Amino acid sequence: MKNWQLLDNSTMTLGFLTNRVGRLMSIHLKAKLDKEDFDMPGHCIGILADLWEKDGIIQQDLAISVVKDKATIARALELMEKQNIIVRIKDEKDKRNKKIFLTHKGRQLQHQVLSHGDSMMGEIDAMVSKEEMQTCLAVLSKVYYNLKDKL
Amino acid sequence: MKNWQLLDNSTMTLGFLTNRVGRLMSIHLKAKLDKEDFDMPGHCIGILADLWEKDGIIQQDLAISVVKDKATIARALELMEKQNIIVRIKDEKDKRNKKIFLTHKGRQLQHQVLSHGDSMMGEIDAMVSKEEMQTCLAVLSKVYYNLKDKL
DNA sequence: TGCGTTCCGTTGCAAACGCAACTAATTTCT
DNA sequence: AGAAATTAGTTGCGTTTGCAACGGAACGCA
Repeated sequence: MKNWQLLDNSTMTLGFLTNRVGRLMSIHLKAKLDKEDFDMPGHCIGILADLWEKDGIIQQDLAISVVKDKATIARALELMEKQNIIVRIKDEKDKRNKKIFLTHKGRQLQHQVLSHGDSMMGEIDAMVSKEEMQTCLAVLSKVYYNLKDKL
Repeated sequence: MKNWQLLDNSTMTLGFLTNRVGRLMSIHLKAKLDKEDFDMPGHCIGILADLWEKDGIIQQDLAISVVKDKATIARALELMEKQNIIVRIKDEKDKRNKKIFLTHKGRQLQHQVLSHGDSMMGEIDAMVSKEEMQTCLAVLSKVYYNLKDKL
């Protein structure tokens, strides 16, 4: 339980914890979605998270934001386009770019995914206060934006 | 920057953030280790983190702790044994189990990895107070142990 | 204008992963 | 004690991933 405290290096601890918690939350979310018919591979959800905020983003920016290789993103988007979740439109201003837009179906998935997040939330904030969670998210955000810029 | 706040569901945000921060920290750590000669694949470091605390653990418990499939763990350990980082010793009390022990070389790697964590730490706690980091780690620990039990 | 550089997206390939099926060892139940 | 159920570890297979190499498009500077 507090074995983590034995590691005096909190950055190292943060690294291991975020990796494990990230995998755990993905597993739990996927399990909830599998109970319904959710016709999309789980590894695409991270991409959707970005599109829900900024529609029209290009693949390269998506790769940086999601922290995955641009090839991985390209293949995931190819899959999502086949399933009519997104469309890829060539930018006529700069023909190197492809802008990504959600379809109606893609926007509908947001409600479905977020509702499952709510149910997981219920289990979690029984043990963590709102202020603590807020602080945790703030710290993670700072680390996220800082390390992302240093790539 | 505060686009994350737009998502009113903080659990969902926590899920995406932990995944991304986890990947970012792995990438940065790996980059630092690559500059030296670190003769071990990066995906094994998460396993080492556990062994530094509890030597003699069996593979199955390692899989639960690291949040990876037991087959994945088995293959990683096979690799680590070939590189003389760990040894796998059959438990004579319960012959189904194999206990994992660090070799001298395995324990040496700890210092090397932790020192790089320190340097990453320097960059991070310039922007996050000790109390905030402590709160963040406490929240992640609670989520970790809670979700792990529900698998 | 032209050449070199940089940037975005795609493809090939090998590494890492999870799932399912299997073997062997132990525990549980009758 | 013996059969059934459970548990740990291994192996096969398809999926997901990152890295490197490539091609087309845009930019910079002479």
